[in-house]
Amino acid sequence: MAPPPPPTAAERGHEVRQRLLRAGAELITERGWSAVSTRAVAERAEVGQGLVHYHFASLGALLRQAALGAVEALLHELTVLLKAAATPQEALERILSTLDAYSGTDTTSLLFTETYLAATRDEELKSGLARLLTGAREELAGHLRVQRVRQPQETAAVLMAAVDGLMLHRPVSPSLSSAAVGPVLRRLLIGTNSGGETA
Amino acid sequence: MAPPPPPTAAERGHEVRQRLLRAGAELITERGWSAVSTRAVAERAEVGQGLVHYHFASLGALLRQAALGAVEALLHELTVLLKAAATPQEALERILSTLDAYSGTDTTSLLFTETYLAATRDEELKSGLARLLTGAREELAGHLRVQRVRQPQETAAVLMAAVDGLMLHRPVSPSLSSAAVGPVLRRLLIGTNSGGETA
DNA sequence: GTTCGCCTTGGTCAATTGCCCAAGGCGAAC
DNA sequence: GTTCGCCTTGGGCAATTGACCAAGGCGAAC
Repeated sequence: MAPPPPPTAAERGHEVRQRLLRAGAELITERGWSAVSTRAVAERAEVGQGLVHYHFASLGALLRQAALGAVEALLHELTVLLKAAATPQEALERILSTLDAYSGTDTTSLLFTETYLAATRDEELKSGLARLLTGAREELAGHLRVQRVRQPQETAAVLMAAVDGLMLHRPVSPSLSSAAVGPVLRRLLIGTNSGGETA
Repeated sequence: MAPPPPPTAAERGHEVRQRLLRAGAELITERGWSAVSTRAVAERAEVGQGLVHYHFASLGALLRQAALGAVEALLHELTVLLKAAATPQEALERILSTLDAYSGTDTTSLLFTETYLAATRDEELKSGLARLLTGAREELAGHLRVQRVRQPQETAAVLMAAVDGLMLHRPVSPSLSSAAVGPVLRRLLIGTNSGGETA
């Protein structure tokens, strides 16, 4: 086999930027948004602390980009999962299974909440997050609409909020397994247009 | 009228402690849990900075007590509101009206989320929060059970998580008014034991 | 008036913070 | 070999941090 060509300086730089973003996302969930320091990010990424401000305008810019990137990746993953579902019940099953996977102490579930809170105090972050969430919500709403769930827009919004809320409550209330809350959440999807109720 | 007696030193101390706690709760929502400093709390409470560590063992202890106190007060307020409701629908109406009142930029709604996140990293805070929430959830579940809602425990948990999630999403998605999500949330309460569905 | 207990102040310390910068490394182009 | 561009390092700075402390205020008890 031919040995891989040595990476150029620009390629190495790009790789370091990715490491910094990943380290930033990890530390946001571990310590909380406002407790992440430049030196901690650099150490986690195993680079000198000066690199943070070489690759990013500020620590805030790094955290913004790290958080939005992680949120976008997870939303994309969920959307793909959703597209393969035939019924709204099956879609819910898939969403709930991810709820079990993210136990509340993992890397990604707390990141959502941290990003929501940080968006309250950062206009740029708020608009970026709103863009991502609107896209995901419309994707989910379209899915629900095709399957004749009533008020698809509002149902999608409530469903996403409920899942986020459950993720938030889980570490404090470990009884919130998908098996426990699944039957209740399923009520959100009953009463389709093809069903009995018309009001 | 008799002039009020001058407060004793102990009474003044107690009043200062209350001011510090209120300042701490305010600053948690404004800046985020880990961005609250002793000097900021002291300045907001209009006392010298040394008083913080005179009245509290540490800044963390102050924030814990401030957050748990605020959460307890709000949960108590909601519980009282709930007791006056005759039907689960009316109870939901009352909960939703509080959702409109707390717009997401107010003092108390973000405090819940901040406390949840901080509890992830503070065992003492977690157990205190779990105690308060279990009490409130059982209160709500009992209310739902009397009114023949199925799976009252799980429904109460999902309802509380959904409300918290909606509060969290609201600043980013201003369309989440109670009028928009109310009809959807109401589905969580349909299908009582006295209703038609039996499965 | 003196003593006592509690509260209150502002100064101080070591540690940490975000950000900046001079200096150097290193492969590519020529 | 030299130059160039990009990446990388570690030190340094001013500001802020949590915590501690000596000193003083002040009403109550005696």
